[in-house]
Order: sequence, then structure tokens, then C-alpha cells
Amino acid sequence: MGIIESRMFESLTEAQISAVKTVDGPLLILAGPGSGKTRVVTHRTAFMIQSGVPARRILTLTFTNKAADEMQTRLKDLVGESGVWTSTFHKFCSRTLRAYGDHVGLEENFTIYDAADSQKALKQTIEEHRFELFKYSPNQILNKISELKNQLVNADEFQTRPGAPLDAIVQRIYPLYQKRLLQSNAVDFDDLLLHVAKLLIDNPEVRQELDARYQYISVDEYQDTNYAQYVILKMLSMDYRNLAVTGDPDQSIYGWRGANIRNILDFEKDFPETTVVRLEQNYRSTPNILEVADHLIEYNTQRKEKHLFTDRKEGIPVKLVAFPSQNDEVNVIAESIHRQITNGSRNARDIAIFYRTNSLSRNLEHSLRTLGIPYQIVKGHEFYQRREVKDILAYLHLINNPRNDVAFERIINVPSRKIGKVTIDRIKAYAHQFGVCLLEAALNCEKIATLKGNAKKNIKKFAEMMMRLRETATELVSTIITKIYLETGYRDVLLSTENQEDAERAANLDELLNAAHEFDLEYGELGGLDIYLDQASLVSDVDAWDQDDDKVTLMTLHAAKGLEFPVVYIVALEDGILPHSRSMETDSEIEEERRLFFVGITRAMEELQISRSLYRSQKGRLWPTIPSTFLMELPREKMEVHEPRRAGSEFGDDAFGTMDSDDDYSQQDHYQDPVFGDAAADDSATTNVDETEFTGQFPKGDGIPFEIFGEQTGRPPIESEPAVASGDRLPDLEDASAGLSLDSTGEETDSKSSAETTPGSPSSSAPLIQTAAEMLEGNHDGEAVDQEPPIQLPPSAFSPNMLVSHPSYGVGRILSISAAGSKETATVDFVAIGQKKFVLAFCPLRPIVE
DNA sequence: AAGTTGGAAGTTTTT
DNA sequence: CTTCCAACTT
Repeated sequence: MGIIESRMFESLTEAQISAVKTVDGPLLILAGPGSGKTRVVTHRTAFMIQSGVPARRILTLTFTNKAADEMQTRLKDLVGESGVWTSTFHKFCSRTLRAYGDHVGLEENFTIYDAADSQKALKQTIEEHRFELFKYSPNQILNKISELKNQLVNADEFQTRPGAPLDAIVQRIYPLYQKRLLQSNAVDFDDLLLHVAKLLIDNPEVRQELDARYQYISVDEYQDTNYAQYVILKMLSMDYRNLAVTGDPDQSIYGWRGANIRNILDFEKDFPETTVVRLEQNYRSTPNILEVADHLIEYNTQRKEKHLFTDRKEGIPVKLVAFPSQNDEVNVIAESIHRQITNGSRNARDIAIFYRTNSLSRNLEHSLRTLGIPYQIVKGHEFYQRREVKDILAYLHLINNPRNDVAFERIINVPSRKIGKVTIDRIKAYAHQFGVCLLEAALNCEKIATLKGNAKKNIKKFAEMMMRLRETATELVSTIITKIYLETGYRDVLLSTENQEDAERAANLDELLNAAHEFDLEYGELGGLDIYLDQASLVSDVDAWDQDDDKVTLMTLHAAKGLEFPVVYIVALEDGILPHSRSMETDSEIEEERRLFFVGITRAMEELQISRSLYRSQKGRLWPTIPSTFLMELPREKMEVHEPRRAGSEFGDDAFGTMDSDDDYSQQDHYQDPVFGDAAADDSATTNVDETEFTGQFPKGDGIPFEIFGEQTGRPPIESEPAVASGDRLPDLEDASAGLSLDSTGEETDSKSSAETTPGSPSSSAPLIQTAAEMLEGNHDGEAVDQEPPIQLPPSAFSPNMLVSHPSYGVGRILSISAAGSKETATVDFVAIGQKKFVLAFCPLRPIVE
């Protein structure tokens, strides 16, 4: 062992070695981002095996299959095939329940309901008992039940708080929902943990047995465990207290799912004999990136003080950029990525873009696709959420577990069998009356008096077909699926139409079959229908991410945890997005949002750009944004900042209200101003690069009036993006030097980029604004229209002889200006169409900075 | 019974 | 903007 041991340790630091060598007793590894945590855990496991711990006594728990697979692979590299069980929490619980489920009323072929299934089950419960929900949604009730389950509160244990109407409703529904799940031999996600925890609490002999089986347990991402998981770990570590947990309180981002950051903060109280190892050296990021992360996270109070350090070279500054519009944001990022890839400085796989909400990926996708940049969106559920896939899975579920009523209802009439709602209701009534599942009721359709004629015949046919399919349950999954296709004709129906969409669906079904075939090959004897369905139910988003695929990665900040990329973009640092509007109520929610941002920042190895947009569309409307408060918490003097900055002096007075001119964010005040709004402020905006003055990054006259309450004026909110004028190409990540030189010269314009972008080129001629009428006509591309969209500009922004651009008429030169004040009018000579007159206060003219 | 249409509502993160 | 659901038509 000596030789192996020394080779194994040679690449580790002292702190890491001490963690690796602590095999017995509780161990807490506080591992900062990029501190080589996975290496430590795998080396530690390898060390245990070499020290003689039987591999089957070791259990490694992670949150995602991706993480579990990686551990497995890396362990294999160290010690070869070992037989250590590496699993996600949920999968571990599922396996445990398939063996011991009888203690909690489950048969081994139970079904795992996903979120949609759970919601259907809840809705069925509500419908069946005719509950009045008042103002509450099924989802709110489900969330509450989920919360209770995470706290291991059973249906019969729930104490309502006085004066909480939701509690009262939940108290009545929860037991019935739970009863329905058990009757269907089904569990929801939370049940997987709840049942196992209860099983261990209520059955000392089982607890003892499992404790002895898993004598060495190690847990990844411990900061994200909830109470149920905590109890499970505790119960499994009573006789054999060899519990090693790894985590970072600063990366706890699943509080909303019941994760309790106290689990890690209080670990030493729970296990007083704990060995604590701190891994604070970061091997991933440059000092510049690390400092931004460190500076930010200092604002949190709920944490263990930790100081990240690194040996790495300083690298380039982190960029902080404000874009005029979200289209600019995504386009500039996409162009930047495009350049990096085409000039060979980066591979697509080196680059990632993170966002707070999935909906933000849409624009990014569009921009990347336009430039032909390969990308992958990390959203693992997507495939399994497709209708056709869910339908076939429902057949599989029903074959595996005939009591799965949700599956039954899903496919009883898919493909169409002329079985309608009335018929189904009659089956349900019978099932309810006799306490049987829907499939059994269907089998007994002869006995259902209300059914007759064709309805009865069709039901019977369906039930008999299901019984035939049931006989295939023990065959290979791919065989079962093939038989489903044959018996139901589902795939043929799709192929029989000319419909392109149906063809795609059929192709997806082929893919499903292929995947099942691969599963059969991979798992062999260890596979089987229930294992397969577990796989399908317990995928996490990040599981779908393919590290080796040479594509730009797009993912949520949540999904990004545990990963790293040389180049990272984080977008939409805006109030209400990050921090998210639904997570701004309490300090602890804000702190979690801050940790989420911290996680995003610390994924970056070499380059990082953080951006926001001055406008963002939501629900199809364009709104002005407020910068995220987190942006104020960054060490701006160490960063490369491209933010619009208020310069009231531009127009000689403080027409836009009082503000603290030293504070970039004081412009927030202007979002309240119904007349000039922030857009006016942005007009005058200068860009602050490293706190120096105007650099011309933002054009004058890109002002857009807006109404906070768009409806009140009868005019819809702005529905098109405010465009960037030519020559105002924003700095991007790979353009660091350009941005910095601007800074140093203090020059007003970026002549280099204005030369690149000719006025009138597609990227610079997007319409400033469209009226509702234009929208209706689909006039998006700046064709001349009679109606001039109203744009307000500060009067003094124009002067004779100035070059201007108009979204419809293109480029022109101002000939003269008349009648000063609010009716100030300009006569403009357009290159394309000749002279035109405009009232300056209400026209979309913008100066072209020369 | 099935398909179509209209309106309303909801939109965080995910095992 | 999207999705879901209810009411309507065929």
C-alpha cells in the first residue's frame, strides 16, 4: 500500500491529505468553491478501500446523477472497479423503499410521481372531495405539503396555526392526498425521503441493519440537505459514526426546497467529536474573479467566515456591463462568443452563460442560433416532459404498477379510443365506491351499470389490451416499449399524418426506444422496468449536460453548481430577477439569492462578465429595469465597469430630479418619474469606465419614453427594443483592452467600433420604437409609416448640421431647428427620402455621434 | 366525443 | 409570451 499511498498523496495539499486520511469518525469538510473537493472525496474513498474498508460498506450520496457518475468515474480511475455505491439521495431512498417499503405500506413496484403527476393526484383528491380552495391554488397546497414532508410532519401530526387559513385547508387535504398516493402505490419526491426517514425511526431493527450495511457514508453538497435528509443520515450513523460531509455554507441555494443551512453550520454540535477540515485554497479562478466573489459574499451574515485564496495569476478584470436593451445584451454576448470561437482563442465548450430563470434562455438561444454558434441548454427534464414521451411512460408506469391512477387517466383515451369524460367519470365513481384502482374498475366494466353500448365495449377493449401488455412487465424495457407501440398504434397514428410536428414526435419516440435499449444493455440483469422508470423520474437538469460536447453551455445558476468554465457570462443582474422578486421578502431569502450569484461567479476560471440590461421584456412587454442591489456589493474599483452614468450637467440643469451623481444607482429614482423616466437619464448617460467620465459608450438620444403603468395612457408599453446607435458597440469580454483604452484616453467616442458598424447596417438600424399600429401590421423593420412614434428627448440634444438616424427613414442631417422649447422642430434631410420635419419632443430621431 | 376557439391566468430555482 | 382551461361547435 505504501507505494500506492504515496503516489496518491503526491498531488494533494496538506489540508487535503488530512481530510483524505480521516476515515473514522465524523468529518466535516468545509470546502470553498474550486478547492478540489471532489478530488478529496474520491481520494478519501480510495484510501479507505486501500486501508481495507470493504467497498460495500461505503455509501456516497450526491444530489445529482451527474455528480454521482463523476465520483464513480474518478474513483474508478484511482482504484478500478470497486463496488462502492454512489447514488443520489433520492435514488438511494427509492432503492431502499423497494426493499423495505412494506413497512410503510408500499409494494416494491411503487411509482414515483413527478411534480405534474403529484399535482394531478392532488387535483383528483380535491375534485373527489369537492373541496373549496378559496383563494389558494393547488400548487400552494402542494408546496405546503412538500414543506411539511421535508420537516417529517405526517398528515396526522400536522398542527395548524390559528389564523392560518391555508393551514386549515392543508390539514384536511394532506391526509386524503397521502391516502390517495398510498392507494395508488405511489410516492411523490418528498415521500422518498419522508418514508425512508420514518422507516428508520419506526423500525429499529431495519435502522440497525442499514446502519451496519453503510458503515462509511459520505455526503456531497451537505449544505443543501433538508431536515428529512439530515434525519436519514443521522439514523444511519448511530452505531457507525463514520459520516463525512462536504459542503460550503456559501453555496447553499436550495432553501426554497427545504434545505436547511443549519445542518452544515451545526454539524459540529450534532457530532461533537467531528474532525473539521477547511479547504480554502482555490485552484479554479483568477484572483480577480475570486475577489469579486469574496467581496460579494461578505455581505451575508449567515455564514462561516472563510477566506479564499489562490496561487493563480491575476488574470483579466471581471467585467460589469449595462446594455441598453436585452437584445443588445444577448447579441453582444453572442458576437463576442462568435469571435472567440472563430479566432480560435476558445472552444465553444469553454464558455457558459448563466441566468436566474429559464425564460431568460430564449433570447440567448436566438442570438446564438443566428450566429450559428453551437450551444446546449441544460434542462434534463425537457425530453421526459414531452407529451408523447410522457404518454408512453404512462403506459410503462401502468404496466409496472396497475394502481397508478394518474397514468391510467393519462392514457385511457390516448390515442383516441372514443372514451370520453362522462365514461371516465363513471369508472371513477365505481372505483371510488368499491375502493379499487381505475384499471381494475375498467376490467370490471361489465359490472358498472351506468356504462353501456360502445362505451363499455371500448373500455373493455382497453382493459384487455392493458392486461396483455402487463404480461410483458418482466421483459426488457425496449421490448415492452416496442409492444406498446404495436398494441396501441400510438406511433402509427403520428406517422399517418403529414404533420411535421407529429413526425418529430414519432422521432422522439424512436429516441425513447433507443435510450431504453441502451438502458437494457447497460443494466442487464440489474435493470428492469421499475429501475428504468426510476431513472426517468429522478433525472436532474444538469444530468443532461454533456461536458465533452463542444458547445456553449446555457444553464440556470442553480444548475451551474459544481461545474466550472474558463469563460462565464452571467446575465440579467436586475432587481426582481436576481434577486428574484419571489425571494426578496426576508433577509435569508436575499442571502440565498446572493449565494446563488456567488455560485455563478465562482464557476468562472479565467474570464467573467456580469451584465444587466436597462430594459427587459416580460410577458411580452418591455419594462425599464432597476439594477440588482448585488451590483453595488462588488469591488467596482477592481473591475472593468461599463455602466451608464448620470450626468445632469449634460443638459445644463437637473431636469431629471435630484440625485447623487457619485452613485451610479441613484438613477433608480428616475424610474419613478413618469415624464422623463430613466430613459431620459440614460439619454444623458455617459459610461463610467473605472469611475472616469464620459466615454461615449451610450449614445445621446437613445432615449425611450416609457410609462411604468403603460395601460393608463392607453398606449401599450414599448414593445420593441431600444436600439443601440451605430458606434456604440459595447465592450465585451474579449475586448478588455479596447474598453480599458477608452478609459485611459477619456475620448468621447469609440472610433474603432463606429468604423466597424456602418449606420443603417442591420445591427444598427433596428427601430427605436413601434406603435401599436405598427405592431399589428407586423411592421418591424422600419418601413415608413405615417404615424410617428413618440419619443421624448431633451430639447437641447439636437443642433443644426448634426447627423441623425431615424428608424424608418435612415440617416439624415439636420438642416435647421425652429421654435425652441417644447415645440422645437427640426428639418432633416434624409439620404433616402429627402426632407422631413419633426417635433423634436416626439420623434424617434437619434443623433449619430461622429 | 373531439376538436376548436377564446379568454384568463400565471410565470423561480428542481429532486 | 405561454399555458391552461372552459365553453362552444361539429
